[in-house]
Amino acid sequence: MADVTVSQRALGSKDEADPAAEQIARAIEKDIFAGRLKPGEKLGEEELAERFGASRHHVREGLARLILAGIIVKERNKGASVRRFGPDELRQIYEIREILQRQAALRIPLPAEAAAIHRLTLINEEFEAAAKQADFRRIHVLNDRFHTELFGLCDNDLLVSLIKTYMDLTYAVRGAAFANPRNLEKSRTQHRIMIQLLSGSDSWALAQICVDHIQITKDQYLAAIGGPEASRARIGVG
Amino acid sequence: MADVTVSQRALGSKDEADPAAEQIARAIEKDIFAGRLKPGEKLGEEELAERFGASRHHVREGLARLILAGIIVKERNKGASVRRFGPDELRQIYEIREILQRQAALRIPLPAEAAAIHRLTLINEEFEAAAKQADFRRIHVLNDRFHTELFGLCDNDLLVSLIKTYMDLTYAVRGAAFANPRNLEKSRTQHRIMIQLLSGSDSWALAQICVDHIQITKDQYLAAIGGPEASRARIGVG
DNA sequence: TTCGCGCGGATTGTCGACAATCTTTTTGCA
DNA sequence: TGCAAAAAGATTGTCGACAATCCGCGCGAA
Repeated sequence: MADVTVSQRALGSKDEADPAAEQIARAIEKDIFAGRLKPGEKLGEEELAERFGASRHHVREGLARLILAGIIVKERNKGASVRRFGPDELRQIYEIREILQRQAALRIPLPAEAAAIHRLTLINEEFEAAAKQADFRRIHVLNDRFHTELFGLCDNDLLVSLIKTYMDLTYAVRGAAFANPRNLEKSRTQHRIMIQLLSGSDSWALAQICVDHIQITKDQYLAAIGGPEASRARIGVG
Repeated sequence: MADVTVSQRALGSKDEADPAAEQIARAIEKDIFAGRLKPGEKLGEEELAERFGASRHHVREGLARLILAGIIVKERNKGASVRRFGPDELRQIYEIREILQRQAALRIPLPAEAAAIHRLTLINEEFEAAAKQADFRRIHVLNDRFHTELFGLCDNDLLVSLIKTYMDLTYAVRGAAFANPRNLEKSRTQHRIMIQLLSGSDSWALAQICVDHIQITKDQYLAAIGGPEASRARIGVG
């Protein structure tokens, strides 16, 4: 309808301009999400250029995107490194995630149509299968797809993109969370409840569980790095 | 407290890396916000390089940031141009602004401390002075500062940055809105009410007026480009 | 006259090399 | 032996030139 497709990534409509840089950016993203690159780790330009068989120019371009996305940081003349989150930064990020996910959930028309529920059911079954096999790569992908599909039911693509951006920001964190079988089980259960709620008409319940859902990884990370703050993590607007 | 300063611009911590590119980006931003560059207008690289006395390389870098910020768009081999918003895109952007501003307002501790209220009062007085003189440049700057200061009272810098990012996205729109004296008067009045509410303890009223506040420019723009949709613009989560 | 084709100018994308800056090692002096 | 300063090495930042692509103009044929 509009003269330009709306919001491919967060808000920057990058289309598929500079595919090389985009490809490199995605690859680095993957490495970070998979835990192969840990927070604080250095990212040398030439090293990456060699690894991807691309010129340093494209590597720089790719890094620039990840910097703007907030996934990595760069100091002048000192190179790029995977971003390391402090407790306060993480608190802020999760607060934003809570806001966005709650509001997006509230905007999903209930009951949702059967086709959508079916799609989510299939994704979640795959998710559970991946969980059984402890296939962390697929777990991430499917978890991501589940939430994208779920929030995609609200009629605001830009909002969905924004949610995804902030989900990506915390992917490095979530790697550790999914390694814990108890958390994985909890995620699974909550996904199933979400699907059930889509058949009903209680938007508030759906919104609440979407918020509760991210507490798992939040508490996990705060406990890991912050220590005592984890118990103080009950803020929420109520 | 944290090991890295949090959230300078949206979420990308660009620090002051590459000052030339940043300067160029800001200058172009200004031109767009001031209405000197209209939506859809082409931005030639060499032309900009000459105007800023910089190399084309830095111009490209600056443009890249504005693209990621969503203010301009670029098609491969066809150059950059000021982003033109369709009715649906704008609806989505404003919905996000409503969400963010409402939630930020709800998180401002009330009553606010006297010093903060004093600062806002001063800014608004300047704003009103600029409005009297029809100094659109200062009107924009002061309106921006007012809202940054206001939302800055919630303890989530990242959220404030995010709000600012989406405010910037609609600056081109708002130029037209502020040209209308009636709208300007309405803005002024609402600012004063916001300041009053900061002394009280009714967070909901504050949140509501922060949402109402942006309806002015939203309706204006929709009426200008969309036509009949303007009346349908009453959504809100209720 | 009008439509299609091809050429030329202009603009953007890509690359390699050089300059600036930081880090590490080594060397010299106390 | 320990510390400081300087040089060597490595890494990032910047630039100019060349290649690829697109847009508009002119030419020719139906």
